[in-house]
Amino acid sequence: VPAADRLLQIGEAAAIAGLSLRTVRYYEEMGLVAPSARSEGGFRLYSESDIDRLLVVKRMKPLGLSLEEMAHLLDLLERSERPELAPAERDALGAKLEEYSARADERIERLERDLAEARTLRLRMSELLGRCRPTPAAEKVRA
Amino acid sequence: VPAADRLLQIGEAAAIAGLSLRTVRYYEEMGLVAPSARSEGGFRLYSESDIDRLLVVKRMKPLGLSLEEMAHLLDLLERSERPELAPAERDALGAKLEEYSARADERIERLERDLAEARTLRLRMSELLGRCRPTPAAEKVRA
DNA sequence: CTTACCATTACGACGCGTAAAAGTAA
DNA sequence: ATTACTTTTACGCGTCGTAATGGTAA
Repeated sequence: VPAADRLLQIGEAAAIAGLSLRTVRYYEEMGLVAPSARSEGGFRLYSESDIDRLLVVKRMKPLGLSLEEMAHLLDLLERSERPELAPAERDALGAKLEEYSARADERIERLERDLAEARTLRLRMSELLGRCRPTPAAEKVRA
Repeated sequence: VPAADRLLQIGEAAAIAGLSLRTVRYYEEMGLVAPSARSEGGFRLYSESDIDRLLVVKRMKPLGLSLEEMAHLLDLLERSERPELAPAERDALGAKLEEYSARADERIERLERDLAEARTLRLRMSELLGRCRPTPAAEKVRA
């Protein structure tokens, strides 16, 4: 149905990426993702690969990086996916990538701890709820 | 060694709770945890139970609530732990607790998704690293 | 007196939400 | 002409970090 090079304006692009308009514009301002074209009247026009980039950014968010760092990492990922790399550049890329990998590891441990803590608290709340409502069945009926 | 009612000033209290001084003061400003005493010269003095409260707040953080909501929930938890409750108040407490439990559930799901996403990305980074550094052993030696 | 600790006040950063006023697309 | 979409600009918010300036504890 749609030509592969169809250009979308910000509303559709944001909806596809699951981001708000404000967020998409802010990412552009911060140098993360820029639309590859503008209409005559100044409307942002996003290509498919622009939208891919938006999606990648969204999936990166759980890493807990700043937008500046995400821009940097995005650049690293793109460059390290190109097959032919000069050995010098390859080493430099590798070094940076190791840094971000270490950051990612820390983040993952943090998320694991937070998850465990949240589950523990959730259990405590269930216990207290049990004391407050010995007959939770009545709730279900009302609902 | 220490009397049970020993009062600590903010530095030690914050260190024990694993929070910054700024954060402890801000929590007080927001009505979360206030020191139960002040020295003659105006230094904040924290009792053991004050510090317990700081610790509870810190453990609550993974729930992703606002400080205002945490203050509210803290109040709920304290009140619902007291054994004797009038039935009317018990119902009210239960209702609020259910709200926060639902919030906690959403948060837990969010954390699970974020964790999965972070792990996926971490794997991609490992793959790229493999391409950049076919001999990662050399790194270990240097370290 | 000195040194380590603490007080308050205030400005800044980050990642957006949200509104205002106006232009563009179809 | 209307309606839905978009533009830029700008202020606000929550949770602190980070001075700056000065008082307190021992």
